[in-house]
Amino acid sequence: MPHNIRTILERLNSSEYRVTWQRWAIIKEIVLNKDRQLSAEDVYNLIKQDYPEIGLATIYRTLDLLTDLGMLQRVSFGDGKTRYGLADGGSQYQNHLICVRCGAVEAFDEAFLRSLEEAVGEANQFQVIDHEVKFFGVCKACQKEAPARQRS
Amino acid sequence: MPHNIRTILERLNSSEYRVTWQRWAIIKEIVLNKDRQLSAEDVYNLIKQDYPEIGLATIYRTLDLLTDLGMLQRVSFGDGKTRYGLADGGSQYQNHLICVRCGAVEAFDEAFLRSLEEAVGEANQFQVIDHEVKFFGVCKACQKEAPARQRS
DNA sequence: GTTGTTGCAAACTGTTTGCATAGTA
DNA sequence: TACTATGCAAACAGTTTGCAACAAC
Repeated sequence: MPHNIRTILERLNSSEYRVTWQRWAIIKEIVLNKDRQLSAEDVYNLIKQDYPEIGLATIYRTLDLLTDLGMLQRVSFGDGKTRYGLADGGSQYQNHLICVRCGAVEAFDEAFLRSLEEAVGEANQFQVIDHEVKFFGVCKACQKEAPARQRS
Repeated sequence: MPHNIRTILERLNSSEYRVTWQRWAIIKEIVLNKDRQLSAEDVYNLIKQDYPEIGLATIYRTLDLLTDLGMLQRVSFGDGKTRYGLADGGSQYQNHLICVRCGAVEAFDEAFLRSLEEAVGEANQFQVIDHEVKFFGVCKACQKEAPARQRS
């Protein structure tokens, strides 16, 4: 279920919503940076390079819209900013390795989580719909720079 | 490694920091509500009942201090507020089941996660220090109220 | 007495909203 | 044309900070 620019615009088009160049530009940046999870301001700055007239409020409104339509999903890393990534059917973008040294964020495959989700749901009589898993630690690059210590 | 009021105050006392009634009160509320994860404002409102003179800024400063000292840890549920819970050695309070209907939050045992942490760390050459796992879904109580549907 | 801590108010940051204007279908 | 979407500025919510008064050790 690949989410490219075309599929998203088609879906927008077939709804009651309109396709504007602003929405096009926002979707473009999200797709081009699908490995990164952009914040509203990230998107704003990227687009302003080419179209200085765009407004921050438009970014927020469009990001909300695309999230409501199920094309994006919100992620937060606890830094006070909401970030957005392609929803992409499954939720592989909800699984993160976050480096506590350099702040790098990478995704990991969620195959690991299938059985966990089931086991936890059963044990707690909780009907699981979605998950969000973050592992904090030291990434490969930072491990090389200095011997790793436990959190100070 | 139980964190009760006494141990925390002792640790504060043996540091360069001072023990004030404000800090005492804040720690008391956190410990009394250790099953709940309070936000700064939650703590503020609780304490104001008994001591209306306390200031919100003090709450924030103390919560930051206790977090830096490793006694508390920050948690966020994506609602824009930072919440705090006892760090308590391990991190069982970082595992949450969040009901998307009523907003209830409960913790689940982390025994499930030990092997997952190892496997993911190894597969990605990432040295895991801590984790934060959230399952979103429908809690037992809400399942009774109405037949469960997928997220609308 | 010295130095850390507090309350208050002002400042900040990320996000939302009202409104007149502009653009899409 | 009809109605949605935009940009701007003001409004908001949560959090941080400067500072003079105050309290712990």
